[in-house]
Amino acid sequence: MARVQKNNGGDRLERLMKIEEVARACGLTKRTVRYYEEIGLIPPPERSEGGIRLYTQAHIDRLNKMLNAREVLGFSLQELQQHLAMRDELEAYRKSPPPPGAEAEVRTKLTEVDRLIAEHLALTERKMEGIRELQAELRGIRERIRKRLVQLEDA
Amino acid sequence: MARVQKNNGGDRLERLMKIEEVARACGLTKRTVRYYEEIGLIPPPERSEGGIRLYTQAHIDRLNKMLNAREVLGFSLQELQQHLAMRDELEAYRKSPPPPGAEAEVRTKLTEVDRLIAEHLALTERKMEGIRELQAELRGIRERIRKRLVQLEDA
DNA sequence: CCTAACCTTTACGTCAACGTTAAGTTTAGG
DNA sequence: CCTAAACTTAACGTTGACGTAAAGGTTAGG
Repeated sequence: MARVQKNNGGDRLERLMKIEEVARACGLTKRTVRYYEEIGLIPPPERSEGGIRLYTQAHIDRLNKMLNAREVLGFSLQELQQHLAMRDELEAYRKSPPPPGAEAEVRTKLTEVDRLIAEHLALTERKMEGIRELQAELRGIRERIRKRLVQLEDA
Repeated sequence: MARVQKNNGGDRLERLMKIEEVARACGLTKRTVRYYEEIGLIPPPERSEGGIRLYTQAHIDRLNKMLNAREVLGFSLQELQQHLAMRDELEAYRKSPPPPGAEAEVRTKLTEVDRLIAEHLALTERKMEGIRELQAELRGIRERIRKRLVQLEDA
């Protein structure tokens, strides 16, 4: 009873993976991957007839991008959700033709998203600055240590 | 009964601040500042005779540096504690003369700390890389939005 | 067809990092 | 001296982000 489209020669090489592989590829646990789906952070993937989650490489790529954004910006999963929702809505605009008549609305939306992007970019700049500060301090400490080591060596 | 050294002309301008001012200066709540002390993240400050915490600017500076390191490296408070303990132990070596005879031990310690610093620096580099990736993606999205806006403008 | 290895849902558990009363003490200003 | 505003400790509550265990279904290989 399980004729998952294991390899329908038509579709391009769309390898289907079960959850464990995805988890490994993203450095997460299976529980965490399911949890992310549960809270709507990632879209529910296809299922086998038996109900087993089947992912593609696209899912992995997306997840990894998310995780990077999360780590970099220090976003909570909720904030990340916002970020993604926005990104997806945008993608939707690209796919489906903008319903004629609602152009003004679309423009408003786009402008709004543009502002958000700018905000996030600003955030990355601040992060950069923070990193540089920390680096400066770390290098300072390292210098002092090295001097100290040399002193010990001489004595 | 409260003659805190409110302003003993001898000490240089060591303004003493109560917890609220510190909290504001660091963007924390009073509870959080006490909590950080509770878990040993910051050293217990002086107290007034009535038991009120009295901080100096040095406390604020230290706290802010910590918070930056935390944000940048994504450290937990525990990890941050390690980082600080190390930094302080190092400072102690600078103050007190190295007990003669224990030079080998000191050298080992210094080398170890040096390695840790290098590790942290490496971490900052990876963070930088992550940020650049995210920036690239954000800029990509922005570009697409702008093109889209221009299209709408033309129509 | 069998079975071990993997998958599923459900639900309770946990841990860090604080938030939030509560009940009492100190302190600065009038 | 008195009082409101800010401080104190103590203790329980909350939230996010999963961990873990139970009980059972699916799947691939022999």
